[in-house]
Amino acid sequence: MPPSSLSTLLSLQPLDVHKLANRFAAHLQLLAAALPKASAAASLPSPILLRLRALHAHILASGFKPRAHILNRLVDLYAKAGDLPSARLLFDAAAPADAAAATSLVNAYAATGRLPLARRLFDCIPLPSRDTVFYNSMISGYARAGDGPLALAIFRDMLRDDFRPDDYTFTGVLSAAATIIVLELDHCGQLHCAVVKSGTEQVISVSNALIALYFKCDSPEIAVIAREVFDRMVKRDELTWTTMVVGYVRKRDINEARQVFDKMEGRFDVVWNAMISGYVHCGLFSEALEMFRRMNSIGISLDEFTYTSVLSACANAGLFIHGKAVHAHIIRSGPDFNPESALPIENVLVTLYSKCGKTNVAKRIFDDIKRKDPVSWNAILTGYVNCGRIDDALAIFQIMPHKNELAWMVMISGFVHNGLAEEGLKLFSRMRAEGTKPYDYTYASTIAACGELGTLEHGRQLHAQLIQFGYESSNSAGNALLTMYAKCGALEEARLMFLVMPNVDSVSWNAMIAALGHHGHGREAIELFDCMIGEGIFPDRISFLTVLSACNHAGLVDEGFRYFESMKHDYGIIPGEDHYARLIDLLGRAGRIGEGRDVIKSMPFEPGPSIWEAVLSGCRMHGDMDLGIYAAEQLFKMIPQHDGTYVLLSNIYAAVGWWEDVARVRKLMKDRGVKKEPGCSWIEVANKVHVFLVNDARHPEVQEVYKFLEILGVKMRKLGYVPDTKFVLHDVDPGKKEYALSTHSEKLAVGYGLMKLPSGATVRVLKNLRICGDCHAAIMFMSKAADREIIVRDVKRFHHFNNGECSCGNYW
DNA sequence: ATAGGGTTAG
Repeated sequence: MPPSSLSTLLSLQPLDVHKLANRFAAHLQLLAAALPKASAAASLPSPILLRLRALHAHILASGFKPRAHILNRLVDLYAKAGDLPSARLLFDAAAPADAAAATSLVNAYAATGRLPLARRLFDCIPLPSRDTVFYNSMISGYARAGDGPLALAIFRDMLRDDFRPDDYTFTGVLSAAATIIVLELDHCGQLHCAVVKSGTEQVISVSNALIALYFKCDSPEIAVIAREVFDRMVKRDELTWTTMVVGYVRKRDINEARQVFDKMEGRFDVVWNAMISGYVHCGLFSEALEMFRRMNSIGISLDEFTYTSVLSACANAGLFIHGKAVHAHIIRSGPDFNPESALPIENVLVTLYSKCGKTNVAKRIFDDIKRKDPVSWNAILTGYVNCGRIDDALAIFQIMPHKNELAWMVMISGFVHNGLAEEGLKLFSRMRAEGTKPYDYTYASTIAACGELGTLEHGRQLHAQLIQFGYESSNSAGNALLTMYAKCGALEEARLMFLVMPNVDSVSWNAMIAALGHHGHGREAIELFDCMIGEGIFPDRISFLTVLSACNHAGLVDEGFRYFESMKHDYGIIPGEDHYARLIDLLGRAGRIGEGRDVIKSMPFEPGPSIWEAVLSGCRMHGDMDLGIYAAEQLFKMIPQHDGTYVLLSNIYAAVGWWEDVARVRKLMKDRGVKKEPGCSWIEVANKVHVFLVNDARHPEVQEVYKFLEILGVKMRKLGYVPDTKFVLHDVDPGKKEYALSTHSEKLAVGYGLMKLPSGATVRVLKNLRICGDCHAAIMFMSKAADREIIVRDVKRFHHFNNGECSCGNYW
């Protein structure tokens, strides 16, 4: 007897109690059916709640005493309709407590994220009133909230209290277990056993959850086990297939995912979205876009997940025009996303626009996001960091409401990779002080900072910490350590890293080759390069840059030439401007700048700044004035603010004693506002600039240093060190007998301390600096009489030494 | 009365 409408019910006179009870029950049933399936209380249509209240009022007015099942129904409906206070009032009024009503309330609390409230209610219900479903609701509540351990605790309580778990229990328990971060294969196996024993394995939802669980496990053999579960299933639904696709995508096995995808029928939007995001994660952006086109042409509905993945594909593949087209399409077709589901799209748009260099557009989109989440903040932070706008990045970082691990990492690596290594280290300490856990990549950045600063001891401490965190097999951390040790002059430790790293990738090979090159083992470096090729590792453009540098350090000009040719012919890598620049640098250092000229002529493009810089530096070494000045002019045209040009040019002038021209260059710098502190390339003594080069034998002071270096070389070789490069004498003040030398290796510096200059002036190592392997850092040697400020040049900045104090506070 | 899948920041 279906009731026709609420009005007929309300018109009934309260004569027949049974009839009335039936009508009430039927109406409640009708309301329940009208509720949407998902218990998303917030978005429920209020008409249902209004009708419910009207009905309830009528029940009360009729003076009819409803029995327990009607009351429970009401509790359930109020809970589902989002009126939890009413539900709770009714529930509390009824005695004894009813398991079904309690279940409804627990579910409603859990659905609105109020897990503690749900739990308190759960604990209040005495054992005799409980049933399996009651436990199930608490388990699934925790599972949905992502709290695996608490869900499993309830499961254990349930077994202890002698309740039999059913298929719903296991579905909940398995999905709860899947939220546990460090998931052991054993753990999955135990749960699997329990499922088999309970005889619920053939329930589709249980098997689905089991497959998803196995795929979330870190163990390598899981794909096979998940597949076995899948194969044993008698019946599968579309979720089974989807779970398989999603699982393989998780494991980055995109081919297997695709095979499952191709086999399944009735593919709906979720699978397509999973495939697209899978392709994006594997870097196969064109396949991702192809999927997008296909699903579009078949008429699968595009939702916010689709758009998010596709936009991410465009952003990562550099397909900015395509990305903007998709953005335009979203605006045009104007699907009405609620703010919550629009958020990921807006987030990825921030990334898209900052990646294509439109950081200001990205910022505007970011500003327009109403409820920003950590992803939004990190997206704009990363955008600023990547375009080098560190000040803006820092401003964002400081006002961010919730700084998670990633935010710290991005800000730290932003500092380090923009020449602010010390700031990076400081921020790292702050992060640790606040108890935030670093990623392995955070360590990589911080360790790189130590490499830049040459603070070996600090680097070693970080190495120890990193092992405590269990990151010793991380590739990014390992590569960073290798590079850091090499830059700090600890070549043996770098070698050790290379040997013990479980996975050596091309970055590791390149880093090790570079390390050997920097330490003067050019031959060994190119042997290692050949070894890498022998191991079947395909050298990339960075590998060739590295090996060219190694040849450069060791003066292996012909070998360098050979690698350059081999890169083009054997590996089909088109040399970039950077490769040409290294080649020219190599020729220049060997005094073959004329050949460098020919190389420039053979280039398929116009020479850019890096080429002219290499030419200029080659000319400085060997005093080709005309070409050097021409190169400097080109550089001035291209990048007038580039301080290095001025230094190099003035070095050329100084090499031939044209002090007026040196002064002219300095004045030019001042006029053009070039910010460069007068460093060790020149020092004013009695208003006169003196810059000498070791190669320039015309000056008697230089001759003396030459002799010194010769003797030093012999001594060093006896000690087992190999002086690898030409020494550049930065500064000689004949009056005061002060000498500043730049060299490559920390160990060489130790050797220097043992020496006396031929003239009798003593040389003292004020500080055994750990210098950077890029060989730009300088070690200062000076006579005991020296008392004025000394400036040591570092890779990225200058350090001022005065009265034994260094401006950065790190070295002394 | 209770359950299972997909998206974004490096």
